[in-house]
Amino acid sequence: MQVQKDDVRNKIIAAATEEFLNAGYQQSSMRNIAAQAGITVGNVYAYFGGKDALFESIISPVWQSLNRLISIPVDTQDLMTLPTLNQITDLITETFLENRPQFLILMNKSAGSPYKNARAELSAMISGRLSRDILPQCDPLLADAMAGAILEGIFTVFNHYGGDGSRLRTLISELLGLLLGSIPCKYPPKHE
Amino acid sequence: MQVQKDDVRNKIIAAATEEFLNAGYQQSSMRNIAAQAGITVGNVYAYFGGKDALFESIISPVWQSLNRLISIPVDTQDLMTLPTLNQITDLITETFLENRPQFLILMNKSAGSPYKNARAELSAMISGRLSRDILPQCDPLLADAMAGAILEGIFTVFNHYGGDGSRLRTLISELLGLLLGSIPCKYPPKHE
Amino acid sequence: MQVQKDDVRNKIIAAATEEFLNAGYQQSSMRNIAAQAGITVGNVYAYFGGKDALFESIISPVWQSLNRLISIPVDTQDLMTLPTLNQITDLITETFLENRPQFLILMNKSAGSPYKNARAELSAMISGRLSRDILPQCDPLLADAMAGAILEGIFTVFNHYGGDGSRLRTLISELLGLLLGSIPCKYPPKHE
Amino acid sequence: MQVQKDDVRNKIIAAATEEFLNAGYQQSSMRNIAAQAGITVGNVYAYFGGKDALFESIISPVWQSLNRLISIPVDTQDLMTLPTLNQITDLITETFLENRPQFLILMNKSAGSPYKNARAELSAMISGRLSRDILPQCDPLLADAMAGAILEGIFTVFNHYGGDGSRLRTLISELLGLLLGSIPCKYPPKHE
DNA sequence: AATGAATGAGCATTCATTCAT
DNA sequence: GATGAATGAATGCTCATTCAT
Repeated sequence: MQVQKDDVRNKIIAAATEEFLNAGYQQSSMRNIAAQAGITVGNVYAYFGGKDALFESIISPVWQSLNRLISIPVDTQDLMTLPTLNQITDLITETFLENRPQFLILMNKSAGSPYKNARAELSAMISGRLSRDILPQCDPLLADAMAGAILEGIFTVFNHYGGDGSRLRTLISELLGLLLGSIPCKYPPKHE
Repeated sequence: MQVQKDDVRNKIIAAATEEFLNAGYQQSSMRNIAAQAGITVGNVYAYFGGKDALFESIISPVWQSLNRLISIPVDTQDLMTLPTLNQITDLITETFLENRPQFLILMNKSAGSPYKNARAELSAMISGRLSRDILPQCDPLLADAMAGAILEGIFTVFNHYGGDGSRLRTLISELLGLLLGSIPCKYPPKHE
Repeated sequence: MQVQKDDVRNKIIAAATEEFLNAGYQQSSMRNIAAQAGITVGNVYAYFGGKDALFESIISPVWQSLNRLISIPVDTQDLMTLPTLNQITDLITETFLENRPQFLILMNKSAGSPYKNARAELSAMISGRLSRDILPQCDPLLADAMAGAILEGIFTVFNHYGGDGSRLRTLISELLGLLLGSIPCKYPPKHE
Repeated sequence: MQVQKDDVRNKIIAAATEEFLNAGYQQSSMRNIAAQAGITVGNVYAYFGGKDALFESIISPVWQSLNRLISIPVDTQDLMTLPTLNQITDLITETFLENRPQFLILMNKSAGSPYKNARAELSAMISGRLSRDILPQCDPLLADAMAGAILEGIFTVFNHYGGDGSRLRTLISELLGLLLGSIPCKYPPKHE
């Protein structure tokens, strides 16, 4: 019974993940998901409670991972110097590699969902780091813009990249080198 | 009569612009727009013909401006060296300054609309420029990522910036300096 | 002023006649009619009062003509023997020749209009004649069917025939010969 | 459950058949049908998918039967002499007897529907037969008119006749005798 | 646990008609 | 007399959600 239940759960999760990834949260239909999973609508509700909760079930693990990043207070006193941005993007990349579709849904297809602000929060966290450690005198708006740019760059690579992890990590690293290499001292370009 | 007609037109445009900006094209409702404009649904249709056409009325001017950029063939032979990217972002900034909400709708809220690909087209154009003039040996995916990053950075500033044009231009210029300053020779950082 | 008024009237009549003939009463739109006439919707209402009344204005003359036929009581005592059916169809043909589009509208495109029963009434009248004079012992239902058949036959010719009156009269006459030639004595086939 | 489901299906079919028969395809409203069936609009869509499909569900069986007639090529070489017209009308009568309201809807109330040309196609087929076998030298227009007349006559009987099949067959036979009895040799009047 | 029928509010759109100007 | 903006109810259709079985 338990086996069967997990089987159904997994089918729903798989179908919903595909639907959310293809159509986005708002344009996804519970009917489609149920049909794709080969079960009935009512049963999707029995398992997950609703569209929001189903989305949450899928996205929550990725969100937990990212939240560990996001929830680190930026004004902490421990020395958080330059390498951290690399660590952050590494962590993001790891999270992506572990849950590609979920990650892409969360970052690009969550409009209208309970997680609609996820990307903004991640961006805000990165912006905080930039302000504190890399661009200290910088206009906060510029830090936000840099954070958004970095994320968008990374996600563009994520979106179009289908290969394995190591090449991906190189790409992301190169990208960061390009995006941040000009910042004096603190982020020396890797390839010079 | 004419005055009143323009008044209603403007009310509809204002209401629709706000609705599109808040909710995005797909989630905007003609009923809401009509109610917000203080008129009946049928009258919105009398003025604009439909949701698509209403959206088009609002977005078309901005799109015309941007299209001039997008439609420049990237593989042209005339010398198109580095300064061009600055020119591009200047033009984008001017377009934004002339029609702020419309610009933001077109770039961030047009999912599902006839203009849904606008941002991607603009990004592709910038990516083409980068590949050709700034990052010639670069992986095309990296050029796409850089283009996306630059656009996202600029749009983030646009989104949060409420002041006048001159300060904005400075911000965008600083942003580009940060994003591209590391690229050897061709894009010397402005602030050193 | 009077001249102008008639001019407008005529334009509306012409536009409406075409619209009714093409689209039928129900599917015709006051907007289309006004646009086709080159005037405004409100003015159509000023001249004719509404869709029903406009239809009535166009159809009424034809209807008057036909009504003279229809309103002759079938149970009158004067001898109304066989030739009468020919007279009836002659009159119908004359009415058609004088007002082709109006006639076709009334007979084929008046569904949903105040004249929706016109054809049925005409048919009932012919049926009455048939019962009384041509098919006296016949089942009333059969008389109805014959009346309907005769009318449909005639209208089919009307619908597809674009030429002049004399050829049309010949066609109708031949048609009646075919349809009624078998009825003994009273309707001798013309061509034998 | 299954019983109930069929029950609802039948209620919808019954309500829709009545609505289509009374108001015609175009003027029928899904809301009316749902209300008449005692269920909600959405449920009608759940069962039948849409107005067209609902109409199709009702009309399709009758259309299949008639289509067997219509699709017989007229220019075939096998001997197709006079009795065939009788066979055709017999088949039409059988089809009507099996599905009375559906037949009447298809022939008289299908304007605007996917089956709007059904009657014209049937008429054209009969016209072809008449031209080929019964009225060989005849003006094609006259053959069309005769075909239309025959159909209209038959349908008039169908419309007003509520009794059983045998009486109906007699009526149709008599009607054809009247309509075609004059045609020399080939269609000898039955009643002489 | 599973079904899937049923709900009802929502959507974009159309159109005959009215009426202030 | 003429305008055309405005109305508002109607239409076909969708979909997240509920609930009796």
